Amino acid sequence: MSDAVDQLLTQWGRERPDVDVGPMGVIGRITRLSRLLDRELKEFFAGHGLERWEFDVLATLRRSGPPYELTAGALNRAAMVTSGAITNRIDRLAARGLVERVHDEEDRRSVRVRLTDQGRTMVDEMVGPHVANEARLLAALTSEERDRLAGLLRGLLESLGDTSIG
Amino acid sequence: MSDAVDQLLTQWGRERPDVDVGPMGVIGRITRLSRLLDRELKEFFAGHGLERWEFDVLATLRRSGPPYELTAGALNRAAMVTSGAITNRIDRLAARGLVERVHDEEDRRSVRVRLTDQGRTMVDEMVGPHVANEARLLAALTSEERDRLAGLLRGLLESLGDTSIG
DNA sequence: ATTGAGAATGTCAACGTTGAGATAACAGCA
DNA sequence: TGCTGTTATCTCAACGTTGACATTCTCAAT
Repeated sequence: MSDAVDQLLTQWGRERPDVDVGPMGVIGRITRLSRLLDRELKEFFAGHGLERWEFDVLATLRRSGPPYELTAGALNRAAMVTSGAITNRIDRLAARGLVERVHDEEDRRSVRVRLTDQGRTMVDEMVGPHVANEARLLAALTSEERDRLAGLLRGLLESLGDTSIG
Repeated sequence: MSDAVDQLLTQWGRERPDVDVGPMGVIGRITRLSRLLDRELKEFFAGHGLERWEFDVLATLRRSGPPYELTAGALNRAAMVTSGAITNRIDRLAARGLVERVHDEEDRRSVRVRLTDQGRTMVDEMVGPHVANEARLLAALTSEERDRLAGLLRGLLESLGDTSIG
């Protein structure tokens, strides 16, 4: 069997046999998988009246544990987006009543973002179905393969410095 | 050692021990890697006066072989973007003189996009440095690990139906 | 106390993509 | 020939992110 990236590698092998395009076999696949999975997750969340970024922010707060609060900075590091994007996201989640901004009295530059009861309920109801959906997307792998894949990806992330979610 | 996703899994394990969040160990890492690699590639191409999408389109045409022509539809399937995005990209590449639109006389709905000599020169000069840069990003993996990783990712892509670059 | 470097968040214009729709052309069939 | 469904591309308004900048604040050194 072969996938779209195999075809790409074959084409390069024919056109530029002088270049070792092996690295594309990994990076090209990560790029394509990311796009495919984005679509799948987007569709899944849309079916539940949520955007993927909404779930991501709520989930980041939820898994941080009580009191379900993080600074805006911690949220944009976790989501790997810029501060402008996080300001926008918090605005909209707050408008939906899923989070609220809390002034930090210790450091008045900081804004803490806190999950509301409604936000917590929503994420707690969604996390199970969400991972079930992710499991469906990975169903082609045995559990051993899944672990090996996770391990290899971890090595790569570590080497690129992705060692903290902030 | 642990990466950002390990921390995420640990947090979920503490907060929601009833949910098996294992699938996040794969999908979360693919998502994060994709973002990190995007940044790296963007920076690399910017250093050479190119956008990543510019290289992607030129490379897709180049590796298809003589006469270095593809339809607009084939290009948007390869790039996994919508037709509006491809129209925009072709416009800008044509304005830079790197590609040209050719009317297809067989099927007058179709537009073929052809690499100009200038476009071909540019991609031929860049492909070597580009894969060298990708190899640098993967340097943490042995060549055996890289092959195993590529194989696992291929299995996943196939299962999701990514079997043709159009 | 003051200064200056650096950090945390918010603002906003520019930019590119999406997604729905318009247009034109092809293909099969009655 | 005319109909119908489908395909290929382009158009364009809406949307969200980026990235540079502004603002406010902290902290350490003097």
